[in-house]
Amino acid sequence: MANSKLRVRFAPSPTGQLHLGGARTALFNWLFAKHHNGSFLVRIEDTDTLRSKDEFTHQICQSMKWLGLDWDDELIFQSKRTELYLAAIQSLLESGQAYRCFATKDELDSYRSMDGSFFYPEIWRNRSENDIQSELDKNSPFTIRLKTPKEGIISFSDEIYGSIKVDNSEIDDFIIARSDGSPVYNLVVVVDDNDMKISHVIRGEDHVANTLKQIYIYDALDYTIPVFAHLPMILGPDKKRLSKRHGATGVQAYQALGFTSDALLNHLALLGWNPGTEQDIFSVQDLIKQFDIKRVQKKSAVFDIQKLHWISAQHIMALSSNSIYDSIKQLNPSWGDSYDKPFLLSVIELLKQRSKTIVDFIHTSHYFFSSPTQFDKKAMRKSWKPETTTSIIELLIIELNTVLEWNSASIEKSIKNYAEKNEISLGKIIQPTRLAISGASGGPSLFSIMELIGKNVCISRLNYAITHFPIIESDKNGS
RNA sequence: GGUCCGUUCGUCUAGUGGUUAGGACUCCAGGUUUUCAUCCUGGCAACAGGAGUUCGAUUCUCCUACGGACUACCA
Repeated sequence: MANSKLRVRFAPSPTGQLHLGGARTALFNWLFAKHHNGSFLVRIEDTDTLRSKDEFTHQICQSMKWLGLDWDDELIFQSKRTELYLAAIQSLLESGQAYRCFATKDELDSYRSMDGSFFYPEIWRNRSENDIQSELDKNSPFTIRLKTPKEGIISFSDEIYGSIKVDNSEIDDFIIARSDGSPVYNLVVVVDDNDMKISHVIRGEDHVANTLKQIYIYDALDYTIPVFAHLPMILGPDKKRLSKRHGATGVQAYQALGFTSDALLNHLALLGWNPGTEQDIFSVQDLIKQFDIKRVQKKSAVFDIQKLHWISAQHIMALSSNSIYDSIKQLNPSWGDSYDKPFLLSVIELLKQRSKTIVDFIHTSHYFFSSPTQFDKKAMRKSWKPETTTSIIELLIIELNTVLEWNSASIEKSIKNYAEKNEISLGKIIQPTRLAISGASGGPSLFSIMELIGKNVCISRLNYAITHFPIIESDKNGS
């Protein structure tokens, strides 16, 4: 039965594109919601007017759609909800749980450098009405700070980390409204999560300190405190938090690299979570069915591109040629343009087992569409001996010309017959033929390639090789 | 500096008061294959260190070390 009360949200700030860490946070929220039949909302945290950009909001949404992380309801923009925050701040001020602080930034800096502490010296925490009024009369700018408790401890129970406790004295009277009156992150988040009736706040581990502060606000505003779950970080190979320094970190980059969204999701899910079985390839449905926030790791995980490649290859092998076709076309609409779909599906079928990404199909399929222009030099030197190979291939062409029904079985039969008849080892025929036809030393079954590209094309490529290969070879020697 | 969090093969991880500490990726060696890839078989490789509790600790406790996060009128 639907659990209509369970509501989670993903709250990116549009100051950059969706990166891997954000994508995983979104994924875990989404999986949690789907698993429990709850709601998954997206809120754009654009209160930093300087750094927030619409184009990033757009990019983030695009990436989420590509990943298939669909959200419920309309997008919520914090920048459009200012009255809500201002009302909360006002009530905090009126109830005496927040106060005006007229200290300037420079003033605070000098305090901090004086005693080397990082704390707010509480200079305006307990001022007389007169002091405050006189600054107000002077029109002095002020921030608004939360009057936080200083005795005892604050604690909460995290779904992943367990109980987290900190001394109240450790936490500053932090700012909830800037001197221009605008509300600050910690306040805004609490007001929104409350207003949106968020039941579970699932976010990165970098937020645990914020959670403590936010709990003060929940208490001061008399809101119900949601359940918190903090996700471990995703690290780069240097064990530092994943960032631009590590190169491709945006979801879009992985899309461009040719990973399918399911493969990326699979890998992201395994970064910090596993079902306790030995399964490592998951469909999205598998993930939804098996996801359990209690099994999320406490330890941060290093992102491993090699494993992603392997997972991707596994997904591709399991995919239908038709859906691979769609993915290729999405990435490169002009791929195999002048060929009909059944032909392209056959190409995909042949390449499927040796492709780790969608771009691999694009990169390794040229010779199905046009004659190779590049030939593997090393392979040529190894398998094309002008003295013997040329005549072998000449005779092979004659042999192939007699093949009436052009399919891989008959081609194979014909070539094997020819080899046997003339006591030539198969390799001496097949390797140069493969090189002439595909330009490479490896690839799918030669007979299948030949069937697909057709008799005439095969023979013309072989003819080209006979006349050009020795020259190419001597060119190479000469240079 | 302070606070919080973490520490099992290089990486992702399973796991238990008594196990030959399991799997996956990578890498290496074989096999299969016309080639490449797949696939199969095998191999390398880990409980950060020190105390304590205990008959027995990788597992429980404490300390140390190391790593990370946070410590803004950013979010």
